[in-house]
Amino acid sequence: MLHLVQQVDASVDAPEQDERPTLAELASALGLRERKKRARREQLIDATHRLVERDGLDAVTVEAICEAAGVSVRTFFNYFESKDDAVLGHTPWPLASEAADVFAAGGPTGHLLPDLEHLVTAVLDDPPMGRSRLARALELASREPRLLAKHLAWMEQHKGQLVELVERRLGDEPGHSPDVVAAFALFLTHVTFMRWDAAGGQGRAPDHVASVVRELRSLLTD
Amino acid sequence: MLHLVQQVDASVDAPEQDERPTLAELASALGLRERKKRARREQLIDATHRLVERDGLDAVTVEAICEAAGVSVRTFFNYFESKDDAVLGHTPWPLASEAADVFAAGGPTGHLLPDLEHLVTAVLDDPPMGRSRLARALELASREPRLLAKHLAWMEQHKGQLVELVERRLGDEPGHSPDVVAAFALFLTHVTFMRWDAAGGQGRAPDHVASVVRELRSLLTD
DNA sequence: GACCGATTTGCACGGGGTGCAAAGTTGCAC
DNA sequence: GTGCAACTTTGCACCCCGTGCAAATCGGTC
Repeated sequence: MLHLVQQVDASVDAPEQDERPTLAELASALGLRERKKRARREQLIDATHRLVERDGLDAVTVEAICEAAGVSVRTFFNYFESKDDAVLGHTPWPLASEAADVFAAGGPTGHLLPDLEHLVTAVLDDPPMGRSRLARALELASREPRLLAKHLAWMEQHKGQLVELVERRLGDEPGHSPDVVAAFALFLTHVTFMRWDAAGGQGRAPDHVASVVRELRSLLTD
Repeated sequence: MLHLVQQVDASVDAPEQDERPTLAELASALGLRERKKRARREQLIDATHRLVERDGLDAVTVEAICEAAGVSVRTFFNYFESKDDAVLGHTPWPLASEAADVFAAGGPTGHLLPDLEHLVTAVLDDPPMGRSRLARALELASREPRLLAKHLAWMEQHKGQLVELVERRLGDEPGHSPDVVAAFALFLTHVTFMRWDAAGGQGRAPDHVASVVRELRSLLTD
């Protein structure tokens, strides 16, 4: 089977050191089916990254990616809706998390801005994939306008949920318009992401939240 | 010629009342060639809007649009790079305007935030097409995620120029990081645009800038 | 090993988008 | 108005993206 060869190849080529579980128990507890599925997904993302980095998004065909990953084209589209999605590796956002509930309930500090920072931090701290893969995805996205578009659209897609969350938090007597607060939260997330990427994708993304907020505050109140 | 019939058709169907020049002199000064070109472009945008409004973006084929506009498919792609672009009618941004120079030079008030407001106002006041067409484009964009993505990407594309502009303004001793200021300007533009659209696309878009800034300030400093 | 459900694959197809060269228009000079 | 140069439109061939469908293959289980 070519698959196994390619699989090994991929993990050697781009070792991820930050899979949270790391326990062999979990790996086997998941079952071969699930493990294979995840492996294929990462394998496809890695192959896509490698080729796009080398040749550019438009010069890479899905066929080429599949050839590199040892998978049929049809299978590729079982995993991703489009070629672009394979670069970004987008996954539903964990907006329904514990941190979200805390925020909606008025916590953790009781002040809107710091609590927004906490929320953004929590979201950024729960990345949809390994850091190095994520960094590569953002790296490519900031080069290829079409990818950046997809990324922004993906964030914007969650705006509805975010507005809802803010409305829960603000209650009947807003004082702020939920639209603007939600848009600001997305903005904050985006800028922080870009900062993290510009800093080489090292360390935790949320480390940049505070400095971005500080800059914005001074801009708004100089 | 079917073209002429369709052309009349289009202008009756969607009368634009805010073409700035309006002078017959200018129209003829432009020459038949240029006038025809612009007419076709608007004709295609209008046909696209009509069909997409009725059937949705994905259900409308370029072929159908061209049939409705009385133009060959190949010609469509002489005017727009993609079907999506025909909805949005994007055009290079007038960032190299007088207002931009004033901003870069430190004016008009000498305070960064108000001057940013002026800049955004100037940009929003110089729309790439008639107001009603623009409103329809934004309307559709806020419904179709893919279009919103394109729109955001289009704005993001100008970030480079904007950063440069901010750098000119701030000089050697920034005090603010140009990246964040530029990103903020884009954000402000976007939110204001959405406000304007949500308000029905009536009146001048820049009328909403001040209130958005006020809200953001109170959010950042409560 | 035999069965069920999940996954992969090949195939056919429609639509988006481009390069090219032929045909048609426009602008201009005489 | 004739003729020419520049520009635009068009048809055509072509490649790639993405999907529906049904057959084959694989994983888990008894």
